[in-house]
Amino acid sequence: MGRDALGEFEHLIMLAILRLGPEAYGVPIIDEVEARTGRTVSEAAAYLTLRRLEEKGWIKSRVGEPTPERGGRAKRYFKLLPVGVRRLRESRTALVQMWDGVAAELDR
Amino acid sequence: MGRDALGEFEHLIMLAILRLGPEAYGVPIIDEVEARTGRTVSEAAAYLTLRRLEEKGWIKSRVGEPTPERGGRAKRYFKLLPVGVRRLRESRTALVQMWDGVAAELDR
DNA sequence: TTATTTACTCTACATTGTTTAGGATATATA
DNA sequence: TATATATCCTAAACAATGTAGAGTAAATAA
Repeated sequence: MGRDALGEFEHLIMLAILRLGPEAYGVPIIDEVEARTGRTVSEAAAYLTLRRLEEKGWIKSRVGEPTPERGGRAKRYFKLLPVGVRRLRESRTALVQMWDGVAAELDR
Repeated sequence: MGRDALGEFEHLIMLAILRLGPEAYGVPIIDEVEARTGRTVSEAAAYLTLRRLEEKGWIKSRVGEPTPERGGRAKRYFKLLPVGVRRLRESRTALVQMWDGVAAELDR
C-alpha cells in the first residue's frame, strides 16, 4: 500500500479520537465507534490500529495517572497531530467527491 | 478481516461503477477515480480489486463486443449487485455518523 | 507480417484488519 | 498481606486489502 494509505478502520478510529477530545483513550474510543457505526470492535484491533497510527506519525499518545476507581491501570490518551488531521481531511474529500450526486441514488 | 469488510479503495471503485452506469469498464473506472480523488490508480490495482469485488458477490461483469477503433480488445463491463449497493450504503452510513458534528472542525 | 493501440492479467509483496489469548497495574476485602 | 476482581493494554499469528512491475490478448493499420 502507498506510504500514506488510510484504511476504513483507521479512519473511524481517528474520527473517534477527534470526537472525544481530551477524553480519548482506548475504552471510550472503542465505545464511540461501536455506538455510532453499530459494528463490533475488538480491543486488540483498536489498540493495534492506534499503535500503527502513532508509528505513522498521525496521532500521539501519553500515559495518564491511574484513577482512584475499583480497578485501574493507567490510561493511554491519544490526540491527532496536524499531519493526521490533514490526512483525514484528504480521505474525506476523496469520498465526498465520489459520492457527489450519487448519494441519493444509493438510498433508493 | 471480517467477512464483509470494505476497504477504502474498494469503496472508491464501487462508487466509480455506480457513477459510470452502463459505461463502467476498466479504463473509465480508473479515470473516474483519478479525476475525482486526485490520486493515481495503477491498472493492476484496479483490475485486481474489481475481480475481488466480483468474487465477493458485490459486483458482476460481462464481456462486451470489441469496438471498431484503432486497437481494441473487448471491454469487460461491471455493474453493482443489490448486495453491493447495500454494503456501500452501510459503509457510507458508518462514516457519516462518525463525521456528524466534526466535519466543520476538520476543515479549520 | 509486423507494428501499434486498447484492454486486461500474473506474480510477488507490503500494508491494514481480525482473532485468540494473555499480561500489567491498580483497588477491595478477608 | 494474600487473594480476588476491575480496568486497560499487549503479543502473535493469520486473513484480507492495496500496490507495483512486467507481461499477455485481441483488435486495426500499414
